[in-house]
Amino acid sequence: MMVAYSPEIELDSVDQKILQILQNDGRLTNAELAKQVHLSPPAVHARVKRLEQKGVIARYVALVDRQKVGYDNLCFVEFSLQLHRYEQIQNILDKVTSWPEVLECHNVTGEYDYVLKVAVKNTQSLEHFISKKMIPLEGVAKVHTTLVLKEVKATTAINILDD
Amino acid sequence: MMVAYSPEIELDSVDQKILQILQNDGRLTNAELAKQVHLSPPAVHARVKRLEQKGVIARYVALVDRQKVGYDNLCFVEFSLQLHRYEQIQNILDKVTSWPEVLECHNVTGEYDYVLKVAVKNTQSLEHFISKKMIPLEGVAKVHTTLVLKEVKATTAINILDD
DNA sequence: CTAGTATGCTGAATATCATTCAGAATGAGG
DNA sequence: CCTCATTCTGAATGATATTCAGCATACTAG
Repeated sequence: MMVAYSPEIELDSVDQKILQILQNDGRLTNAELAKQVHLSPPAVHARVKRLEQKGVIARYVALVDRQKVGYDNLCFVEFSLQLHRYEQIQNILDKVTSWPEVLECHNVTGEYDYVLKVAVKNTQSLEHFISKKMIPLEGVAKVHTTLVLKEVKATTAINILDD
Repeated sequence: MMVAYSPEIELDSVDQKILQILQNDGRLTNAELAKQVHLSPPAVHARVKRLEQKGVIARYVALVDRQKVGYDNLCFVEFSLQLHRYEQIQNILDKVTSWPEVLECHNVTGEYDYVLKVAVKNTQSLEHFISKKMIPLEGVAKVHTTLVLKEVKATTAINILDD
């Protein structure tokens, strides 16, 4: 069965399986992938290239163990904007997204306007981030920080298969 | 200069550069990587293998464009536990982390005990997740959902280089 | 029903790349 | 100054991706 999610992109069950597998091992060899989906290597290769070209596979990345490189400290930083400063949004977002400690920035509903996922080395660097980077931002009203005590689950893989 | 973050793991500036590069392109060829860090392919290969073996590089993954596969809807679901149900924590976490729509689960400080990052297809599936999966969990007190209106930045790459 | 066309497959051939290895260079410690 | 450990390089090898010709299948139009 074909499933068209987004316009122009149809994924059959083999495509779905390929995505499911590559989301868990982005470096699996083409031959091994072919074996798992019961196709020949060239057939799988063509499908993977198509998925890359269509942007379904956005990119391949190596995931680094944060703790092993000293970025043990994860937190969520929420902030909202001053009502009369909405023309500065882009300016603020440009700055915020340029900071390497900011892994994610989401515009959200609720009490705050934005949520950041931030990785820092320790409490000192977090304090520095909040007081020297966040607070001085022109147009920011409230800032609220939530510390992550334990990362219970962390995956980048979304469920592609039909439910 | 050598930097020892975690015990037994030292990363020189070449290792750091390798990590920086592979975090942005996990499928870069060894030869190309070698060129970028000004070393021979075998030398780089040995370093990458060492980083993998030490667990600094945890894994390689393909990142899928959520919108292109119909999982447009991202949200944060916070919940806290009933005080007298703390013995059920593991039970709850086992269930929560087994659900494929839950990408992340963090134990956090603040008003709620846990924050989930959840990817669903649409409002219906979010409603289903909240009312049919979260609410029925024995021992869960409060549940609060924040919708992501726009993903402004999303990276998995942490800044390895010294600051 | 059938010719024509498009799509997607396979297996063999080729090209690219990872991986191994021997030997050379470098730096630290005695 | 010598020795050992580390890490490098370049050449050789092996594994893998990639290309291609030919074949099967399904769909379309007459």
